[in-house]
Amino acid sequence: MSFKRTNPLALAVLALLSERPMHPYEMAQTMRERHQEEVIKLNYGSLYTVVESLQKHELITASATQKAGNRPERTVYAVTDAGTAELHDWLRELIAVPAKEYPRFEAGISLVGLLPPDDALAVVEQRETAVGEQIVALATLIEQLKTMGLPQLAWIELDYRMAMLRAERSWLTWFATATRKGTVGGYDSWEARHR
Amino acid sequence: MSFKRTNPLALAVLALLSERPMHPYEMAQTMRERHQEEVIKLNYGSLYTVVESLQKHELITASATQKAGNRPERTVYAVTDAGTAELHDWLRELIAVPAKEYPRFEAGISLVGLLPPDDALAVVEQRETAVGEQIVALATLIEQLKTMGLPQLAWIELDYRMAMLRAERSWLTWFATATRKGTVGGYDSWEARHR
DNA sequence: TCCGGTATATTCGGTGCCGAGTATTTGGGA
DNA sequence: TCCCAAATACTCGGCACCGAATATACCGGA
Repeated sequence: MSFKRTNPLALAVLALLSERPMHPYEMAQTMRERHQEEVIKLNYGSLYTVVESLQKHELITASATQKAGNRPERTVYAVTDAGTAELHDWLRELIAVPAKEYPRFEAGISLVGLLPPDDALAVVEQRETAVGEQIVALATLIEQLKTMGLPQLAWIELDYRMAMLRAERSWLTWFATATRKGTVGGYDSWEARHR
Repeated sequence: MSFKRTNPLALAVLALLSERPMHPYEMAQTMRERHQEEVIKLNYGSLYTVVESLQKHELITASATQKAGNRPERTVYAVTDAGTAELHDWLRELIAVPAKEYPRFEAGISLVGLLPPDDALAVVEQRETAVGEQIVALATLIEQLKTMGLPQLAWIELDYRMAMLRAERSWLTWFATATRKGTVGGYDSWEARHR
């Protein structure tokens, strides 16, 4: 069976190994240093599972088992040609084709009518605040990276996320206002249902 | 151990049962009719797992095992008081607290520098088109629901998604333009790396 | 030199999720 | 009335994912 592009952690592994050979723990370290785990979920269990799977499909190979100092043996992996091809092709697919995703918030907001309007307004305002804080934090981080001399291309995903956060906040502001004024379509029966 | 709010499908089950008792298969049907599966991932295996889990935590109860006609026995469930409380509380949490999520596109775009600029531009343009089509499709659906007399509150999640899609398209347009012109920060070394 | 906290590196059992598979019933066309 | 496709209703084995637990090595202070 051919390799399944499920866990993006596998993509990160391929990308890291295309720089230089590494052992799994080092991959994790590197991902942490570069704030990559902000974008791609990392945890040890999955990391080792994913590495084994990549190896089985010959996208990476165990290039050596070092034993530096008296440390426990560790397996160093390197990317194969097939692995590089897979990396590029997967990357193209991820960017070109919007994936069907299920953001938790959509699930929540779709059922907001089940809450009394007062409660709904309160929680939407809470989210508005929280998203505002995320925007500030992200702006700070970007400023910091910029100061460190990193080019925009190195934090392009943060730029994208910023755009999305701003859009979400605008929408929340609109919805909160419409709820407060009672101008959201269907408000009357909503309000009536909850007395 | 207390109930874990992992699978939003459990939320949908609680919401459906708060209308009237149902058996699992009927829940699935209803979700389909209402386009709820657009927002909450539905599949049979998970549905039955989730129902069993809700029952174990006494958030729903098997209220009857009908045997209408000669159909196979089916178990009808009803929500308990604890279940209603859980529904409302979970809902409040989902809306108020932004969840940490990992959109596939962020993973992809964060590594876009690994592709040659030409390829990158091509795939970004492909996505731009695809997102544009999603926007048109969604606008059509909304118009249709509006014509059917459904109030805005009944399709509020589509309104939200529309805002997000538009924001994404704007960002893609900006990035494509900046790449074409070579004005994205770090373009020169990007271009140089790939010759 | 002894002790303990931190860093290194991986394993492993449990769990939730998935979707293809099974079994029965209904409806409708020939 | 016979047959088959579609609808109804649920089951089950497999597998990816998770994160806590394990085991060893290093380093600094008392």
